[in-house]
Amino acid sequence: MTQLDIFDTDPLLEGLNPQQAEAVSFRGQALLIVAGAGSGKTRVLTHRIASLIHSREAWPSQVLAITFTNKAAAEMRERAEQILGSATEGMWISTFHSSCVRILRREAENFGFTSSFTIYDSHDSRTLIKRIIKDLDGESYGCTVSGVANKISRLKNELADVDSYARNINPNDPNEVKFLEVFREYTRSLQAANAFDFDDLLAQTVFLFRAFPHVADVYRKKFRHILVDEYQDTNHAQYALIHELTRECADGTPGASLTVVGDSDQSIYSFRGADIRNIAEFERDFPGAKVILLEQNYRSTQNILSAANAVISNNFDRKAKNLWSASGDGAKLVGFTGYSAHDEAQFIVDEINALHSQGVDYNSIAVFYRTNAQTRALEEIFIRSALPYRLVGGTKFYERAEIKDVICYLIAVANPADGLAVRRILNTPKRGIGPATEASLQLFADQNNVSVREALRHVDGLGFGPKVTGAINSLSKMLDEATAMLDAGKVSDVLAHLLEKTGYIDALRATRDPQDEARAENVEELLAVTREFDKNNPDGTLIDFLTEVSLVAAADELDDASGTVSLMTLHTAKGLEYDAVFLTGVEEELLPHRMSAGEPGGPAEERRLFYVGITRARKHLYLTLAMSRAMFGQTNVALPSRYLQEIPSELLDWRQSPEDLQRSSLGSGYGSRSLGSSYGSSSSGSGWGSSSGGWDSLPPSPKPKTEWANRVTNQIRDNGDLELQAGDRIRHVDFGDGTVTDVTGVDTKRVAHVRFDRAGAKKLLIKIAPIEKI
DNA sequence: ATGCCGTCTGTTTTT
DNA sequence: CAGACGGCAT
Repeated sequence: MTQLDIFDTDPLLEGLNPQQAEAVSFRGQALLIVAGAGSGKTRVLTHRIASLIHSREAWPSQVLAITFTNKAAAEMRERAEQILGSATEGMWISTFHSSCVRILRREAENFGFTSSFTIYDSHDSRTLIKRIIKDLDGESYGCTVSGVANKISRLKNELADVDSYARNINPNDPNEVKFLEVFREYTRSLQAANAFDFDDLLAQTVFLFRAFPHVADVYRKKFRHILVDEYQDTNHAQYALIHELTRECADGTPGASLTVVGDSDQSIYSFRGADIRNIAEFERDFPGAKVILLEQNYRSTQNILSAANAVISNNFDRKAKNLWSASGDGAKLVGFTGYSAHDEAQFIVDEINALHSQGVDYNSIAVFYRTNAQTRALEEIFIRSALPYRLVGGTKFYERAEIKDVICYLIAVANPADGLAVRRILNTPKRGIGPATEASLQLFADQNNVSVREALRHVDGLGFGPKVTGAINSLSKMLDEATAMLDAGKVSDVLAHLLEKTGYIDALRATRDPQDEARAENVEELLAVTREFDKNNPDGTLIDFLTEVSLVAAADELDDASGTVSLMTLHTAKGLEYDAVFLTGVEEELLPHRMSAGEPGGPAEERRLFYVGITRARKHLYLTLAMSRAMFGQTNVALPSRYLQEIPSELLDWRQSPEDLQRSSLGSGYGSRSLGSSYGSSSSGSGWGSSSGGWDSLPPSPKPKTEWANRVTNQIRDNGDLELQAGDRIRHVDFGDGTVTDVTGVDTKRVAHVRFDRAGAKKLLIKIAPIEKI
C-alpha cells in the first residue's frame, strides 16, 4: 500500500504524464485544461478532486463537478469513489440541469413557484406555445410554433426575460408586438402551471442568484471548488451561472476556484446556444488563469489521429493542437461506398460480423450518423441480418405517447397546478370528455384564476351532462386518492393504483390495433422502472422520480453490458469511445448537413462533428457513404462529403470508392458486381481525392440510378415457420443462391447461417428474410 | 364525442 | 414517408 505522506511519489500522480500531473496539482483561482480527444481528462478531473480531498483543502460537500450527461456524471462519481471511497458522499457531481433543479427546488418559494414544480420538455413547450398562438391569433402575425419556440429558447439562453426583451422591440412592428404577447403569455402560463422549461432551469437559477444575492452567497460559500467538463459547449446562461457561483460574496469571502475542461475542436452545440468564445476567451474572463494543454492521446491509433488532425486543421482561427499517440499506427481507415443506404448498411453488417468473429465484442462497436432518419435503413438491414443492436437516443422511451400519458397522471398528482398534464389525461383513456368540455373547464379555470385541476372539483355547477359530470368526478376522486398515497412513499404504488383505477392498460389491450399490445407492455415496463426507482431510492419522492425522468439524456440510456452494437447520432457520441466505429452517410448535404450550409460557421461546426466522430474510434474506423439516398420519400443522388478529401489518401483504404461506383454505373461493367466477399476487389487507395480528377469533374447526375438504387434492398417477407436445416439450398432476393450451413436460435429468432455462392457468408433472420427454399 | 379519411407539410443536431 | 390537421360521417 502506497503511503500518502511520501512527498515525491504522490500516488495520485502515478502514471500521469507531466501535463496531466500539473493539471492535477496546480492550485489557483482559475484553471483551463485544454483536453484533446482521448487525452485522459476524466482521469485528470477525478484525480484533481481526490487530490483536493486528500490534502484536506476541501470537504466533499464543497466540490461541485458539472458534466454534460448523467452518464458522464455517474462515471466520474464511480471513478472518484474508486480513489476516495465513501469520501465522495456529499459531492455534487451532476449535469448543469440537474444541479439547477436541485437549487431551484430548494429556493422555489422565493419567487412564486413551489418545490414540486414540474419540467416541460421541448415537446410540452411546443404544445403550450401552439395553444397560445391559437388563442392569440398569432398565425396572422407570422408566428409559427417552431419559430416562436426557437426564438424563446434563444432568448432564454441569452438570459433575456419578457421585460428586458420588451424594451428592445420595435413597437410599430405588429409581428414583433405579437411575438412579445405570445412570449409573455407563455411565461405566465408556465408560472401558473408551476413549471419550468429546459431553458428556464438554467436561466431562472441565474435570475434567482441575481435577484437574491444572499441566496447566491449560500451557494458561493458552499461550493469552494467548481469543475466544469465540456466547457466548449456552454451557452451564455451556463457561463453566467458559473460566473455567479465563482463571484466574491457580499461579506468579502473570495470566489471559489474554477477548473474548466474543454476542447474547442469538439464544440458541436452552437445550435442550442453554445458559444465557443466562452472557452476561447477564458483567460480574458479570468485574469491570471492557468492554461494546460493535453495533447497525448491514449485512445486511438496514430492513423486515426492523423486523419483527425488533418481534417480539423482545415478549420482556420483555431489554436493549433496536434494529437499524438504512442501506441503505433494501427490499421488503415476503411472506406466504402454503397449503391444505396441499404447497400451501405449491408457492408456495415458484414464488417461487424467479420470483426465479431475476430473477437471484437458487439459492445465495443458503434455506428454513428448525422440524422436520426438514417436509422431506418440501418435497422432494416440489421434486423434482417439478426445482428443485435441498440438505438441510443432517437425516439426515447419517455417520449412515447403512452408513456407520456401515464407520466401526466403522475404529474397531475405531484403538481396539480400543471394544466398541460391535467388536460392531457382528461380524456385518456377515452371517457367521453371532448374538446368542448375541455374548453369549458379551461374557461372556468381562467375566469376564477384557479388551475384546471381545481376546476374539476367544481364540475357539478358547470352544467355538463350527467355522464360527463360523473366521469370528471370519478377522475378527480381518483387523483385525490393517489395524492393521499403520496405520504406513504412508494412511487410504484401510486402508479399501480392509477393504472388500476383508470384501466389504462386494459383499454389498450381492448383495441384491435396490434401495436397497442406493445404499448401496454411499455406501460408495464414503466411500472417496473418505478419499482426499480423505489428500490434504489428508498427516500425518493414522486417529484424526484419525475425529475429523473425529465432529465435523462440520450447517452444515459447506454448499457455497457448489453452485448449489442450501439447506433447513435454523432452528437450523442461525444464523450464516448469504441474499438470500432462506423461513420455513416459521409455525404454532401448530410455531413455537412444542408441546413448548416447557410449558417455562419456552419461548415466548420460540421467539420468538428466529423472530427468528434473520428476521434471516438480506438482501433478501427470505417467511413461509409451511399451513392443514392432516399430522403423524403424519393431517391436522390448523393455526392461524397468534402471532408473525405481532407483525409490523406495514404490513411484510407477504399474497399469501394465513389469512383469505382461511377465507373461501373457509367461503363459496361455494371451488373456483374457481386456482393459480399468481393467488396474489396476494385479498391486501392489511389485515384479518388488525390488530384483534380475525382468527384467534381464527373457528370452531375448519372442517369441509370434506378438500375442500382437498390442493389441491396430492404425487402422482407413473412416466412411463417419455414423449416431450414444445414445443407438446404435457398435463394435470396439480394444475395442469390446459397447453402445453409447452420441454424441457430429458437422460435421467431431462428437464424440461418448461409454460404452464398457469390455473396459470401451471411446470417439471416429466417422469419423475415427474403428467401425461399430451392 | 369519436373515428376515419384525405391533404398538407416539412425533415439537423439535444439538455 | 411520416405525423398533424381539418373536414366529414356516425
